[in-house]
Amino acid sequence: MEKTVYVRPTFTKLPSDKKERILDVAIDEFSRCGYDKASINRMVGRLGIAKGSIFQYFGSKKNLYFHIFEHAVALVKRSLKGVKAGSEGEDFFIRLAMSLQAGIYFIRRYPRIYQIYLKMLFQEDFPFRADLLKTIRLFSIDYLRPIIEEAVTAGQLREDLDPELAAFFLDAVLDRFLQAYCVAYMDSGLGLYQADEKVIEERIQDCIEMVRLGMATGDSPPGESAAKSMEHRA
Amino acid sequence: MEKTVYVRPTFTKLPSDKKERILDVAIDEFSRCGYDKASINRMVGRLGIAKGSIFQYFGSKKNLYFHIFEHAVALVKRSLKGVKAGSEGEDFFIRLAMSLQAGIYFIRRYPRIYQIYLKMLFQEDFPFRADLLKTIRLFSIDYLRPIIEEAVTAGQLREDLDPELAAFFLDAVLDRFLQAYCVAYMDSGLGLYQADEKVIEERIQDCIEMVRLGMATGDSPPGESAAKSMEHRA
DNA sequence: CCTTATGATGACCACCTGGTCATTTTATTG
DNA sequence: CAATAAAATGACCAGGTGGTCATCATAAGG
Repeated sequence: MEKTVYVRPTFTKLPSDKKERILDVAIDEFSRCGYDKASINRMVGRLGIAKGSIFQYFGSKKNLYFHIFEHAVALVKRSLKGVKAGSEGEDFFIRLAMSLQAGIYFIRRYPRIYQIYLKMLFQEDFPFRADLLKTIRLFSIDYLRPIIEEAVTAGQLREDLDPELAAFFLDAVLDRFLQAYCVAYMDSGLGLYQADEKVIEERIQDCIEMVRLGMATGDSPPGESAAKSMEHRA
Repeated sequence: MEKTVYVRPTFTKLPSDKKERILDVAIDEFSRCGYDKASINRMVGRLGIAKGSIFQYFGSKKNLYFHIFEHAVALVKRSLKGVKAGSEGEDFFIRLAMSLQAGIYFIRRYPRIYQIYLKMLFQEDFPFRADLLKTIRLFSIDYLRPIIEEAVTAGQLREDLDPELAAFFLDAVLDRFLQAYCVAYMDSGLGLYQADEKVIEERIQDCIEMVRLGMATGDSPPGESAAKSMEHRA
């Protein structure tokens, strides 16, 4: 997926402001409608250029989409690299919170990129969806796992923790957090949808705390609860 | 959404085997292609009936979809009711495991239903998606929350646990588990995709255990770790 | 200034979509 | 059996799609 070029020289030679305008409109269309319902006619209508030009630039709708996707992946990678470097040496749960916060920042800056990702997630019939997903899902494998393993050796996480399971688990929670932030009705009434900075920050802390400590009462394994008489509050 | 009828008497009067065949093909088409790409032409082709008949039965593509969706929601509700009743009185984490296991069973029995749900999840432009999602997302609100609250009063969960947060959290993990089971590349290398009963059962236990105990070492709150010298193994 | 190469254009193509409806077939009733 | 009601049919419609390409405009080079 890396080496392939989805763009023709005719497009490359274009003045960069025109290139940006074209990509901007295309990203907007794809993020709003998803791949299938996105319309080239509508794009060229908004751009005020001829339909043929788009095909001269990209060859096909698919190539246009892939070019944008590649661009998006590059942005994500850069963002992740930034957080990883910027949180080096910190406590694991701090790093986690920073990663989640960075996800929110990313979505705030590039709202339409995440939409494009979500819209293709479950369209299996999608051409090359497997490749695209593999590329994007490096998150949990390339990003989270090393951090987890470091934290285990640093004694911040249980010694017997299964890194793969932990990566899956965190990926689930973090991804859903982002989904809840930018898609309605995914927040189980937590009020995450398009929430402002303050709320997000609090909820991130709450979530991370839950990841840290789990849900069970402090003392009791599976069996009967011995915490009945513990009536301390606050 | 409950009272509305998406089906015309002409369809109701049909012999039930024909009705089932039609719904079966329609469910298949929708689950494979999603709403937009699903083709009425293809359905009637496979069914060997006239296109007009479908519109005589349902009036529109949307109605056909809604009828199926309603059917699906009923199935889910029934399944949930079953687990809830069948796990009454059990320990919270047992109930959790049973719920997740029931989700897997459900997907095994009705693989295409879950696909239909996934395919509409992030298509915001979808007509009435809000209503459909509200109906389906009752899971975390109507199903999980009462169970959580019971468990808090029973002393199985932290006293200071925020039920809304817990519901969100569990919904995230459980839903992702199901997604990983039936969609490729969502399992972060855990091997959940179309895994067999044995693997699933183990992984459910692992996940629930992680929900129970969290990830941190047993003793240390945020600050420095005091577990460095604890070199017990296994 | 003319020639040649390159880019922009939009009419046009085949194809497919959801939906309609006059017509025919089948079932019901007197 | 005839008359009527109900259901099945598929040709047909308008509208949209991604994609093509002959034609025209512009730029480059001699």
